[in-house]
Amino acid sequence: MQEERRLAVLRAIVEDYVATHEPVGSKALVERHNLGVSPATLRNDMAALEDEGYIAQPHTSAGRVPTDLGYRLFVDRLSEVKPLSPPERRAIEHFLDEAVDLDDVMARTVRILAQVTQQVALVQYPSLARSSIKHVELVPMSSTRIMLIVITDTARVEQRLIECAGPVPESLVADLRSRLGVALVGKGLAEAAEAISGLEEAYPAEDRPVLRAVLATLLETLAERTDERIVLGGTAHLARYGQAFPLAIQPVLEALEEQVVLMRLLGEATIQSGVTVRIGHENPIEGLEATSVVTARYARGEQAVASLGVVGPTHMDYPGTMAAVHAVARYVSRILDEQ
Amino acid sequence: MQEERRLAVLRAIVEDYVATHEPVGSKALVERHNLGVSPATLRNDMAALEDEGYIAQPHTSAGRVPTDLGYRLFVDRLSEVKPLSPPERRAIEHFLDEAVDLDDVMARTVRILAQVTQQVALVQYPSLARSSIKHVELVPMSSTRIMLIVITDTARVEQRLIECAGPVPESLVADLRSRLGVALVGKGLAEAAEAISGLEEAYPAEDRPVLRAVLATLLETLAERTDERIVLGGTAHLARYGQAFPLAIQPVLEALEEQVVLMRLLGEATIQSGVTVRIGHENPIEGLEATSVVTARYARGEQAVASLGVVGPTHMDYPGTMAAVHAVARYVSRILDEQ
DNA sequence: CTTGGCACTCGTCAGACGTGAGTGCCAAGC
DNA sequence: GCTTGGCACTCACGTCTGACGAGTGCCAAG
Repeated sequence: MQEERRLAVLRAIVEDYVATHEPVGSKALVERHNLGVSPATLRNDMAALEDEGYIAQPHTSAGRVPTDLGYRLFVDRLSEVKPLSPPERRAIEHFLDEAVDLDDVMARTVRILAQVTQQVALVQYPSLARSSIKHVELVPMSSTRIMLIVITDTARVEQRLIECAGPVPESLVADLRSRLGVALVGKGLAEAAEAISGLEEAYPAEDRPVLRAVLATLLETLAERTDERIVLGGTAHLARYGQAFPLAIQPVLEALEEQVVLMRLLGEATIQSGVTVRIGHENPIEGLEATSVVTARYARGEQAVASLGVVGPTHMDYPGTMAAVHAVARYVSRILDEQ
Repeated sequence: MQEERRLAVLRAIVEDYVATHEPVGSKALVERHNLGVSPATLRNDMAALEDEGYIAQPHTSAGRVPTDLGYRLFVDRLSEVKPLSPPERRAIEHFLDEAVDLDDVMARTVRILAQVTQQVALVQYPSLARSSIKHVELVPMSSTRIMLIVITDTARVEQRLIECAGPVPESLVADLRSRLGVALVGKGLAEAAEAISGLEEAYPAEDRPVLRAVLATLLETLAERTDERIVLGGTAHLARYGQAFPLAIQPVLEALEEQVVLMRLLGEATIQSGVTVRIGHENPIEGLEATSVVTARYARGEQAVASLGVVGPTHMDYPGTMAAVHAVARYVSRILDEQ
């Protein structure tokens, strides 16, 4: 009975704080929500919630503010799904439908996600790991340089410049191109290493160095650079909080410039299904203690491909943000499926 | 005589203000620089400089602050070239030398530029306009989709997905690929339009729609998307000024997210040689009234290729920044020349 | 043209003070 | 046993004050 009301109180506190960004007191609470009890009763409940660690007061004689733990409980048990408004849905759908290629899909996704959530948006390029090879191309750039291009069925193009010790005859490049095509096209990226393992024997000893350089670069491209690229947008939204809040934006901007950090932020979501929320200190990354990260993976068909999400202050509108991230992930999946 | 000293005073004011970020008064000025005159004399000079519009006071009884006009005079006539320190040169050189491909060169350039100048750095991808076509590739992705890939001698790869109304026979794609190769390889981008103009007649009427779609996309790729891509880094440096200065960072961050704005920022530099500086309101872009932009073009051989630069507060260290931008532009040119 | 002197302006800082929001605790009531 | 009104207490915040000092402009003398 009281337990139930306490949770209602926590929910009310989170909602009010997210709306006003000011510590919320017992009186304001009873005015804005009809909880059917007096401020004094709420004070008892709030004292209990504070003991349990769900809320805190910035200083004596101030209202309460949710803690990370409070937000966690709110997200897990108290928040209702807040569906996007039809205009929002339409805007997303329409905007993404106009994309002309993969780069454009990514750019538009990050843009619409930042705009709808009013926060910093991250979108990871589709992972190469599960996709298969559509085409392999070798182009001589100069006598000692060859460009390697790999195209996957996710419409992704990987390029790499190969430096050879000595001049490479045009005929060798042509031969290698056709052999690689036969060996690799249609294969999944994981199978690629196996597929080209026997290739070396087919060539005379003098061609081996070139061959090795090409094959090494190819494997590197497929393995190491897998889903390395992430696009970022909406950083200007960070400045809105700026001075008003303990959210120092410099460390956040710094962290967001590190590719490695972005990978870690989006990495976990690729494993779990549904929308993932990491709140404040739950996030192990330095500089992001005062931010929450909401992510979801997007898929092409049945396979997990990559993830996208937003970064914002812990006092964000979780239901709305989660709905937006979820919706955008779904639309992107659909767009990719069509291709 | 006095004219000369007045300029020295302006130079001293700019230097002090850049160093301390505080309005500088006559007394402090006479202490930090040995100008050989008394504060009273300086006051007269400062009054004159203020009349001419080079300096201003934020309020009565405060020191003077340089105006945009003052910075302009400083940059044009008063600043001496401040060479980079040898360690800095080495750091730049070494960092750029390790780049493995064009993407990596761009990423490393923006990073080192931001680090050396401690400001926001912009780097434009090499322009396609003056480069020539190395290879054209068509790859069928599905029965109605074809991927078009253009590779230039600047090691740049452009990709585009083409949507066709109906199924496209594999043989048509192969035929078109070889014809395009013959027509385009070795041509400059400007000549490309001409080179493919007669191609349509070679095909029967039923293939015309596909042909038109491919050619239209090709021309679009070569023309419209020319040097569209710009990489950005070091935005975290903006936050350092943050609350301390009238430089509101939100409009700046917003402006920097607009591709169009970035193009305009870097555009002019591609025309002029040497280092270009635009100060405060000289910059016509909304939101950047309190920032200065220092740019330089980098080249591949004799041709202008693209430009790079930094964006920072008007009270930046101009000599140092200009030296850094100049040096980085030169090293990038050298790296591209080697390829 | 330079310089010292002098009166004046005005932003900044520190301290005092009232105000009000909000709390915790307690005793009475349902 | 939970709820409620009352009450004393705390403490951040805004306002006001006055002292301080940096910096200026002007003027008359060198």
